[in-house]
Amino acid sequence: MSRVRTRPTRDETREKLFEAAAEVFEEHGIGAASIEMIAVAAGLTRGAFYSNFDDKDDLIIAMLEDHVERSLKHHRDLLARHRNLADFVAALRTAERSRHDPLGRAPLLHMELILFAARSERRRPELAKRLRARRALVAEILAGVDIADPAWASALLLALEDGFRLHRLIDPESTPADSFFRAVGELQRLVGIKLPRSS
Amino acid sequence: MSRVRTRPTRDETREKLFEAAAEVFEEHGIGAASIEMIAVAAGLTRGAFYSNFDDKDDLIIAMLEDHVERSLKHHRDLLARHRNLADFVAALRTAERSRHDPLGRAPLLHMELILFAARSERRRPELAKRLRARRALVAEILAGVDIADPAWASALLLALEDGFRLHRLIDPESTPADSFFRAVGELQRLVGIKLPRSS
DNA sequence: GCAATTGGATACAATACTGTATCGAGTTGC
DNA sequence: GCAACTCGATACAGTATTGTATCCAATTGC
Repeated sequence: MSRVRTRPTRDETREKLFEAAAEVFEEHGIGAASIEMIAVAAGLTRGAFYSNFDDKDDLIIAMLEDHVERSLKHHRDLLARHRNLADFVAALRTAERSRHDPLGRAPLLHMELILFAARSERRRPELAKRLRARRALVAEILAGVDIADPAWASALLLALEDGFRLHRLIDPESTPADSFFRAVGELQRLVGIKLPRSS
Repeated sequence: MSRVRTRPTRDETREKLFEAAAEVFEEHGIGAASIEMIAVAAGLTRGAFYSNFDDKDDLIIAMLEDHVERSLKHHRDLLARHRNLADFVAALRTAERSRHDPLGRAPLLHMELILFAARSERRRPELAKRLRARRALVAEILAGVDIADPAWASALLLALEDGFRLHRLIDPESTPADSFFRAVGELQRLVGIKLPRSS
């Protein structure tokens, strides 16, 4: 075997295409993105693309699976490290949305993906899985707290979070970045949560 | 002048194109929609389209303006008719999201439009205007109620609403249609709102 | 009513995009 | 170290999409 690898591995190429696709989708939207744009953004040609994926749909589904997998893992780690509400909220606040996951970074892309998934019965379950995992995580944390229905509270919190994220997309000026956390703080006070001892 | 009009007016044609575009965008997404698709869906040819709009961007901006205008009007009417919280929530629950506005109907299209607007500095203000109007409306209603910061509560409520709407797109099974209203009811109880006399 | 104008259809040229087939350099198995 | 294989580049054919130019019927002004 040669000392230095001159040809990139398959995984490296796929990763490059993921990254490039994320950028292009973020900027132009999924529908308006052409295979060529993605390939060029990755510093490759369409040949490389078609050698790795059947078509745009195939690429996105692969991205989605990859994203959901990482996301679940990320959530499990987070749960393992912060087993109470205060810690968890603090962790969320600083969490730089898993920088290693191209799909986890950009809110625009995130929404784009949701629309893409929502449009097809076939690919929706993948994102639904992730939504349920997020809810389960929050519910699990909420379970250690004196609250009536953790599952429902969890769904509510995540809706609130994504809602603010959406509004921030539309009008950042009028919706500050910490809106969600402010709301969480107030809700906490409102229901008079007694935080469990910190780990 | 002839008794029966055989050629449609300009406004009729534009309206038909709006409707058709809304359908096509809803189904395929803005980026993936071609001018031809839209024209055909409207029962016209591309000639008619180009006679009315410069390009897709121009069409969407016109739709957006039209939508925002109707939306503001709709909100003003709603406010005039239901001047207290209970009435307003009830009205919202039944409001068939202004059936005359192609953009007001479909949640997928709604999100699609948000992404489109968010992507361009130039067209974002139009949607931001609408978001602020929605908030102002709710805040105004909330003002008649014993609540600390109506503006903020209003932003929170709308974030919650749109968040649930988003999650319903991803996973309708696990997020019932009345999630938002359930949440509103619980929040009402939580803050112990005293409803003002009904109108 | 008739001339000027308008609105949409049709025809056309140019470009963009897709997907396949083929080639050659790089890599791996033995 | 060589034969088989793999991966990405290049070339190509077919199709889709765009935008313009032109034409004709419907409408409007006078």
